[in-house]
Amino acid sequence: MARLAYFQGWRTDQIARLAAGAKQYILVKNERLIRKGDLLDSLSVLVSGQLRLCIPLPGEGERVISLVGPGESFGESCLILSEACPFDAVASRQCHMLRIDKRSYLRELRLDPSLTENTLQLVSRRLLETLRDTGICAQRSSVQRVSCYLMQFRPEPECADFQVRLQALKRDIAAKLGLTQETFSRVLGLLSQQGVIHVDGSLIHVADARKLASFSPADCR
Amino acid sequence: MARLAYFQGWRTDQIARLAAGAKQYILVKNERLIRKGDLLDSLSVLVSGQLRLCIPLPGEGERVISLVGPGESFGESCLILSEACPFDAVASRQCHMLRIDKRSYLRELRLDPSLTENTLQLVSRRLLETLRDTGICAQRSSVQRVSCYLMQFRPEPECADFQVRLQALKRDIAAKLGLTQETFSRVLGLLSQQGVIHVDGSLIHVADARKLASFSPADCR
DNA sequence: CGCGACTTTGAAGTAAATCAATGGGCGTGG
DNA sequence: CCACGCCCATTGATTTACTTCAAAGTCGCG
Repeated sequence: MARLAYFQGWRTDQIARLAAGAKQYILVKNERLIRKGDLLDSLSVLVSGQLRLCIPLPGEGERVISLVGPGESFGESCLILSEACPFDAVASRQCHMLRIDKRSYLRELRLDPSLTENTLQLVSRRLLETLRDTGICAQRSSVQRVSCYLMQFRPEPECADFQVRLQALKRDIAAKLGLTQETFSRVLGLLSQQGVIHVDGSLIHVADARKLASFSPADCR
Repeated sequence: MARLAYFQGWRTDQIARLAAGAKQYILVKNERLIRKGDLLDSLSVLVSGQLRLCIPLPGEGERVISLVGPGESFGESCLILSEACPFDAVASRQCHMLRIDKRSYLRELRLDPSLTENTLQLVSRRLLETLRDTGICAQRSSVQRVSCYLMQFRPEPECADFQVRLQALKRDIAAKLGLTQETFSRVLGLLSQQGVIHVDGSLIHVADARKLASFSPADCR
């Protein structure tokens, strides 16, 4: 546990106590760990694999809120407020999970102000990420959304040329952008055709970041 | 200051120290307090009036993220992380504001763990609100979005009949739902026509909550 | 080598944006 | 007290971009 990114900043005795109320388990691909509206009794930390947090839409389909990778967690805000979970959590592939008892988690938090501080930063970061995603999805056209999405991976402003490795299926990326996979695919095709990007599977080479930026609002980083 | 909702849970000496680094001022209607990308050097608390937090879209238009009312604040997460503000803040009408120096704010937070805890709850609540809004905006049709929006004001599950006072201009509500004001107006007209709601200016009477719910996913509360 | 999952491509349909003009309410000023 | 003007909301006509449905194409893996 101590090796997981999530527990950087925790003392070993704290981790040890958490471990007492922790369980490990495996999720098979497409297994649904949490349903929207569930009351959580534990914090989930991902050891390996990937899962998506998403909002189910009426009649097949979903909107992806977040893609969770190894060392990341989710559910803090629900535990802190004892509120129902506002999203589904689904394994995008086989996952190795850690489930930490709510009571133990909240107790450690209460006992050590510096952990509360860390968590405050974590939740703040997540809020800002969510707001950024909102900004992307609010873009009117599909080209603008994809452009914004890619531009956020630009390593530094004014960098003209960079690569992006899509960290999930295109289907899921599309659902995160509020698009269908068909539309996403077409946009990538269009941008390729114009020579702005080159697509090779899940690897996207942004060849002309200036031009790509011209499709999206100035304030996209 | 001590009367403001925001400072419930603060001790008088803490408030007094904050007051030392605080300024009051007035915003006229449509005045833009913050632009997306600004670095904040203070926490803003609203004494009276209303302002909207929104993301500017290319070529006129914006997406409203949040409507801030008296006693509410914004900007905590940016201050905590020293990140650029991801939204504009615009006065929807004349506002009486309080601006609290960043350094003083963070110092009080650091000195009193219970304040950190309060703030953690505040930011968590805001994250969950934002996710709920994301869920609403992710709905495919305009009727579903409006239905979800109205349903969240249902005082209790299974309540068949209730009223909603729109707390902002319909234009701004529409922008919060990711719709144009025209579409929003049309949807309200449609629902009125079907006898599901009655609209009287900014007062909306939901006459048949069951039927309204049938337009939106089951998990909308 | 063949199957299943993911993606791409094509054609058609539709819902919402856009453009434009009218209508209504409120405050201001005559 | 009435009249004008402004802002907001509504209504209508048109356009367009995205979704949807369908099928073919790729890729990786057993």
